[in-house]
Amino acid sequence: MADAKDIFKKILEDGVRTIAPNAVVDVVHVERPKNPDHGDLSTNIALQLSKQLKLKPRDVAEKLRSVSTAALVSEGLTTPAGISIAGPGFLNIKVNPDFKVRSIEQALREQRNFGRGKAAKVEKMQVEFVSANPTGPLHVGHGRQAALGDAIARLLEWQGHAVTREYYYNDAGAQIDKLAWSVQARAKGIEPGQTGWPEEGYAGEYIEEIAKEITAVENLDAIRRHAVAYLRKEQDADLQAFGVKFDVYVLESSLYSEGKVEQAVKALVASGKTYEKDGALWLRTTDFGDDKDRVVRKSDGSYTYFVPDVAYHVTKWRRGFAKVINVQGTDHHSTVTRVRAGLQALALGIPAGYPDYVLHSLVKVVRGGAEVKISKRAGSYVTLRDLIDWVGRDAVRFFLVSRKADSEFVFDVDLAREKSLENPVYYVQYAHARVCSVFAQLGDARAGAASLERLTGEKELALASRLAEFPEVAAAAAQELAPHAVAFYLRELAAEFHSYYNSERILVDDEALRAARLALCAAVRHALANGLALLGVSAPEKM
RNA sequence: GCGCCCGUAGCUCAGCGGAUCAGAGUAUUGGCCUCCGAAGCCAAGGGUCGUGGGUUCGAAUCCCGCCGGGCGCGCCA
Repeated sequence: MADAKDIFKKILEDGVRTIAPNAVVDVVHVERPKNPDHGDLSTNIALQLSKQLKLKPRDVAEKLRSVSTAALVSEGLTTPAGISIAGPGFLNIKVNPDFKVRSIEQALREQRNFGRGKAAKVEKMQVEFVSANPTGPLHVGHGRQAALGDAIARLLEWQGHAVTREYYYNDAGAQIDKLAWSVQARAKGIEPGQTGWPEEGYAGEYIEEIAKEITAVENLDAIRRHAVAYLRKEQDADLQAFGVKFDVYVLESSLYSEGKVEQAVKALVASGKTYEKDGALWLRTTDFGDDKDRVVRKSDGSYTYFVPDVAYHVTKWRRGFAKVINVQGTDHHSTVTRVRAGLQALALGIPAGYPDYVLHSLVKVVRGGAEVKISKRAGSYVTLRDLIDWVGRDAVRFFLVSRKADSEFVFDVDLAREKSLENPVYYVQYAHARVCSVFAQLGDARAGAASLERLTGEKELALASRLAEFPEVAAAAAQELAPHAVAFYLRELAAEFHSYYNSERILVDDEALRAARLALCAAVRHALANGLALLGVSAPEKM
């Protein structure tokens, strides 16, 4: 069922074609004005057309009104009196109450699927995120990636796509060697900074824990395997505590062992885009927008990380992912151009913008008014586990996802710990619990058949209208890869519910009215629960 | 120096394919529980949207310069 906004839009588009068959209009913008004096739906199309038609905006609006009124009324959307022209030429309409209330019926019918989108074409998509190397516990930046990546995956699934969550890590590089040396040194009783401690070794407490389990101090290979396994297990446990699961793990070493790296190099050479210089093999990435060309094979014969990166993305393409989203910190932004350039050089028919990236700024953790930079366990950084321990999984998830990815984010631990008014997570969850408690109080009393036309109050109609926005908010958030839009929507929905709840009694004696109000409450509950689920946050029935 | 991102209320941040876009939360102040959960509601004060230009009938939003902040600029990953 198309909602009021879509219908309004379509009628306007027809209207534009009638009054101005030759006008060039990309889209008719319809918005929901914040100011109720401006009606429920509004468009500025007359202002946009006025120049092309060489008419005053208000005159254009008049024409549009005269050709559209019949359709708007016959669709039941509004009444002739509900259509107005305001300001410089806005066309505003007031939506009929019985139309507003349709979102309630929809929510009650669809329940857990309320808000779900129906993609025109179901596509295979992949979100790669976290992808931390097993050299230490996950830090807060990984936490932001986990929260973002999982929410984005959920949003895409919600639109009907087949989404794979993938984790890529390097289990064999120089960083891993450093890890092994650090553990070995520790096992020999050498402390960070002392003679014999590896340069840029890992100094966190976890190194000591791993070292304690080491028996054969001289077997570096065994130490490496043990340390990697240990940290992988710890990272998995952290992610599990965070409620994030992955479908596929890819090891960088497998790209070498399966010959994918060799193949990529051969293909790059075959593309004619490479050249030899200073004993190294270079790729002309500048042909694809990079600042400078990149080394493919170093003069010592080994490959730069750039090659496995490209080889890895070729496998993504070959596995049939039409859309691939990589969630990373902004410190990786230089790889965006590089990876895309590498893929373009191969001329495999991969689109120029493949893969997509969502880059997030780093998270600053503040506690007690001061920045927290270290943790005992990891040494030089705050861990995701720290955050979960301090404020709980739901608060961490909601906080980390409630800001635009590219804005720097100050995570105020004290604020997130606050189980009260200042904490937006509890605000939304509380609204959900409140609805549930109303139903809990109902006991044996039957809700009865709902006659939604009994909902006539300004606040309940506003709430119903807000409900109708949920599907489009979710769709837009998926389109923009921007879960924060859902977080903001949920706060607004919760606020309107709290406001309504305080002004009207739900369980009134009038049975029909009570049933109608309960229907509204149940619908709100579905929107809150579904929205929270999109962010990976629980919707408790009691708090 | 070059590239990308960011600069909106005391604080944390939405809005940024132009108009109906000066917003939310928090903090401050004052109200609301004999009544479905006060983890809530209602109200007030608070901003030249970093700055200077430009485009436009109209700019927080688009373009350019400048200032301030973040990140990147390895034959490291």
